[in-house]
Amino acid sequence: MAGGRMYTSSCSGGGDSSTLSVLIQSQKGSCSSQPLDASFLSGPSPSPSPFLGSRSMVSFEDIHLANGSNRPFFRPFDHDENGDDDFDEYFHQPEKKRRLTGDQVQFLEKSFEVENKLEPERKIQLAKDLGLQPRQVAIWFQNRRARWKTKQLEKDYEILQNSYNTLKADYDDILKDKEKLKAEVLLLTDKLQLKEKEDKNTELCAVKNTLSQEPPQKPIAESASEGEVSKVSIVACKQEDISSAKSDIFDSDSPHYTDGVHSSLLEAGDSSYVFEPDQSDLSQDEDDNLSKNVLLPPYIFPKLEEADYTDPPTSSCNFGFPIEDHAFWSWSY
DNA sequence: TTGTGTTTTATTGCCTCC
DNA sequence: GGAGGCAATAAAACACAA
Repeated sequence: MAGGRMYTSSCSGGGDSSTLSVLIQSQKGSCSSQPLDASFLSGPSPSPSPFLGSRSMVSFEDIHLANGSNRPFFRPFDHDENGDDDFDEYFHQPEKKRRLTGDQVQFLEKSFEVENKLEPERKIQLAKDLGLQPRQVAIWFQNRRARWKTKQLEKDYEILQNSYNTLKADYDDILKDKEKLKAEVLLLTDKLQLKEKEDKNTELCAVKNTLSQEPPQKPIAESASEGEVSKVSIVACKQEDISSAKSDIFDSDSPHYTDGVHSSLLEAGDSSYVFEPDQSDLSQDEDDNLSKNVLLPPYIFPKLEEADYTDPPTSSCNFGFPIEDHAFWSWSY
């Protein structure tokens, strides 16, 4: 026996002298261990012969008090019709597990609700009240606690699952919102980009018209030939475009535009600005629009040559968000 | 009636506490 | 070292469909 534990389930002895306990099994039972519970050892046993534990002691007084019936605590008798024959046969059987009656279980359940742990005094009292062995009461509480724990785990699991489902739904909603907002920002970015290009074109045309009406006061490059002047103008326009586009790239931080400008630069044969190639989902239409806007006619623009292309990106295309808000693009759970 | 799955009662071994 | 709790498990009792 582990830990020096002594089990009382198969045999018990003695009786509660305060009641008219009848030691039924003492008449014919046999057992292999000694009675152990002190409360049941206190009284002199009416018979030296041992008896079966689980059905060893039945207080008929208790039974009568509880139900007014002869054998209310023994389920096998609940649906017996043969009376004494079965009763006799029942106690002639080799030891079998027997379920507690409904009344006993109900009593124990009520007791369990009050307190799910069992102090020795309470155990003995319950055993007396129910006509059971204290050990049986202890086992019942033990098993009841195990069942309660299992149920509790199931409840906790259910609560956790509901919580998870709620969170998942929220997450999905937020993800949808995020995608929606992202698409909206891209759309607005496109519009803003187009508007800026259009404005720039208008401005350039106006300046060109002004210049073409006035006689050239000074050549752009005094030593430059006509072909060189043309070349310089191309570079000027290109650089202006690059500057503008570059600014847009930094401002929007969008792969969309990075790709568009990059391809434009490559078309222009200018490799001075090398941007990381990106996987853009830019549509063909958008790409065309961008190309049209970026590739401007080679107007001569002396002032544009002086432009500082290393300027940090302007914040003109931040869409009202601070720069750090661009973390939006990489925002995720 | 029987096979099968579930529930209940009881045992065993291990662990902690006093 | 004994008492008692717990997890794992055995086994009887029970429920129920085929």
